[in-house]
Amino acid sequence: MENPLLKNTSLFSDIDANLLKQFSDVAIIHKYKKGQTIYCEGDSAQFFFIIKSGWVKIFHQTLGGEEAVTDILTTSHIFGENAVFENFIYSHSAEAVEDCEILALPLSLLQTAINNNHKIAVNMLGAMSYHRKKQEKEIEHLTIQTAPQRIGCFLLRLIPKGKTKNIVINLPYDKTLIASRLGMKPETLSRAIKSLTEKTGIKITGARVDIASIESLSEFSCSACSSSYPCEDIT
Amino acid sequence: MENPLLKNTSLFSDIDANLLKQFSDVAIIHKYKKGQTIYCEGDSAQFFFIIKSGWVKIFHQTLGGEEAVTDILTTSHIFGENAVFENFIYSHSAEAVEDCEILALPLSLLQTAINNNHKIAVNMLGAMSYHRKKQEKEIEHLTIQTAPQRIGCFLLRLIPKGKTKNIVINLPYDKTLIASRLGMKPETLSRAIKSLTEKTGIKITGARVDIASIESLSEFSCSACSSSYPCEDIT
DNA sequence: CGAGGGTTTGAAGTGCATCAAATAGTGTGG
DNA sequence: CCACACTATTTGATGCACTTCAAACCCTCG
Repeated sequence: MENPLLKNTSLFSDIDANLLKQFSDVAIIHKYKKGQTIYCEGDSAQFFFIIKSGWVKIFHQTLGGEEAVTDILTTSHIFGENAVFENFIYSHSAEAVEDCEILALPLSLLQTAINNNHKIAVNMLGAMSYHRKKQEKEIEHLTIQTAPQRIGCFLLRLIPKGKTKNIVINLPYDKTLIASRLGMKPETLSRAIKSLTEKTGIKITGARVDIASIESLSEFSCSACSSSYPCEDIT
Repeated sequence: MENPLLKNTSLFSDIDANLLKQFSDVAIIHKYKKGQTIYCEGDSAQFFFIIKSGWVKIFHQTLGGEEAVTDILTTSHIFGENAVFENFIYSHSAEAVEDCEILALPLSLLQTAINNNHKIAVNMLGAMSYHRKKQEKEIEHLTIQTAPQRIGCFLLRLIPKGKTKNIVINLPYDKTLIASRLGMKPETLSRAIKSLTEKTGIKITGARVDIASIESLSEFSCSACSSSYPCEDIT
């Protein structure tokens, strides 16, 4: 029954049916309410997760209560799997930012699979490499983009592939969360959006974003980046 | 002849001698002068590298000439290997920041090894995971640490394990480079060092750093971080 | 000694954060 | 369907951190 979700996860693509069954047999669907913690950094780890629906925030937290959001994930994304390499201790915290359905799978099974099944190991490598590239972009953005540029870049990555004119997109989650995702305060986000609309001709009303033409937006946002639009498949 | 260097690289640990020989047979030592480019982001990639001596800067560059340094590596570190998963195109630039001896190994051989040798794939996974954790810390630091805290954190990670009192360390490369490594300008580094010395009682004269006691330094630096000293094995 | 890069210092500007308050939006119970 | 409570978002005023530009200083090395 869970097969479709598993199958569509890159980690399990082209895996022999037998092994796939092992996973789906023990998979448990967890439901999380908005704001609920899935696990905390430092917790002993027994499961890794695949998101069926909803959004999940990955972050670090300081003693002072400050948060550094490193990623926000949705359907078919995997998280927590890294604990396999970290002595079964989660190296970050995860929280549902809206009601979620999440598949929990035992890490021990993943560990065995990685050690014994070459295809899984190779798939995992692909996933890790993807993640690494994404993180590297993240660091680049934090280092050299201004707040309005980071927003522009974020919007560009929400545009469906191929579209170039009269684009309408909906912000995927609330602005407070977008702000922390982009490493800024909500107030700064609000002001930076204003500045962005003035400089690039886009319109943002509530959660709706209108981009008449990508050009001026990408010119403004990507000038401070090592790659230009389209910024590859990094979401 | 190159065996010692290869053997000590985690990627090749516990690899069967035959495969190891395949690598060492085709390894070429390259020498780079200070400031010399090793490869550029976007270049077609034929080799990955292991550093024998010297320091290498990994970075992204914008059209405007701005640089985002994502890592600085030295002896026995690997770089460029990621291109195996990126269609054999380097996803960042690399430059020698001082005279270097670097082992170049063909990516094609690595690709074959990963696809056919399970142990290599698993080792690679370990390396990627380590890297991922390191990057995650990086993002956290950029997001929530102040400049003086980032310097303090950087210094703490230079302290040899186990040492706690009367520590003397030498800065590994020049301050301009440290600054870009920490995502700030040289002037800011200079001023932030001053503020750090005042607040934590450490002394920095030229490249020499004196830390009488780790305590006040780690208290000051790690208070804005999700983990406290010792910040694990992240270098 | 003198040239040139690395480093520090000073003065002024910019961007983002903070604190406080107003406004818009959303969901609830009546 | 409205009034209320609560949260999200915006706006304004002010402060701090880091940058920028410019100049001085320092160190090394020919």
